[in-house]
Amino acid sequence: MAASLDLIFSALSDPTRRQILTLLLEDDMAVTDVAEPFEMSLAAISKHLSVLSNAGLIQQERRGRVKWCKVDPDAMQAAWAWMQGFGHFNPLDLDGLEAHIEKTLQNS
Amino acid sequence: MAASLDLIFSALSDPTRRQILTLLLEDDMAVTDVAEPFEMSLAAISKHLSVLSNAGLIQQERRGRVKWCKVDPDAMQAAWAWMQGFGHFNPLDLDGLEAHIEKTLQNS
DNA sequence: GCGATCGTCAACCGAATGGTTGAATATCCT
DNA sequence: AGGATATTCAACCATTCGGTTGACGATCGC
Repeated sequence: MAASLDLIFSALSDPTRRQILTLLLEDDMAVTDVAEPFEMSLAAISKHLSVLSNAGLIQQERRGRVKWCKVDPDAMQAAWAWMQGFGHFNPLDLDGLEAHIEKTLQNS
Repeated sequence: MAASLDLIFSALSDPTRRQILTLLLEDDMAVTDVAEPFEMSLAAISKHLSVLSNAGLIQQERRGRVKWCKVDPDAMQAAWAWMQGFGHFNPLDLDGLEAHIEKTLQNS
């Protein structure tokens, strides 16, 4: 379900939601567990999760009284594809970056 | 100047601003020319442009009474790099490409 | 100098956003 | 059955957002 770019970018614009996504990247989690590291109410996190779900960035599946959340990279890919039109972005190459910095420092 | 992901994603979440970016991708333009295709006031476009500029997505340079705007892909790369952590997105993905083309046509 | 053009500023407006709290619903456990 | 746990709902609040309009300061061309 490819949600609109409006919803995707808007969902990604909030730091709490981006942090939730990185959390979920490591492991699927229940709502309560997602909320644990944050200093805000459970209801607030629940809202953030439904924003993410609405944007297609996560999928939620209820098993019993627990609702499991997992990242769905498809929506992110849609946004990523849109951005591709603005340039050929190279994947982060930390080794290359380090080498470049070192070389730059040597030459200065 | 890499602006925060908050500002970048937030700027990209508005369809008018994304449309402005695709406009500027084809050619650098003055504020009035950017505003021409839109059915909203010049002041509104001026605000959108300053949001984009604030996010680092465009650069503006004043020459005389005309302010020229051009895309700056660096900020987009920052957002792109963040997303990169969520999967190895394939640039040859046809669905994404098709979506991008469709969007571009819609916005022109 | 004067009128036209370019762009921003300031004040305002309605709607959306991000948060709170307290009650409600549904499920699990014993 | 009854109590604890998981999650959402509903109402509310302050702030931000996207838009308008009208006035304003610069700058250009004649």
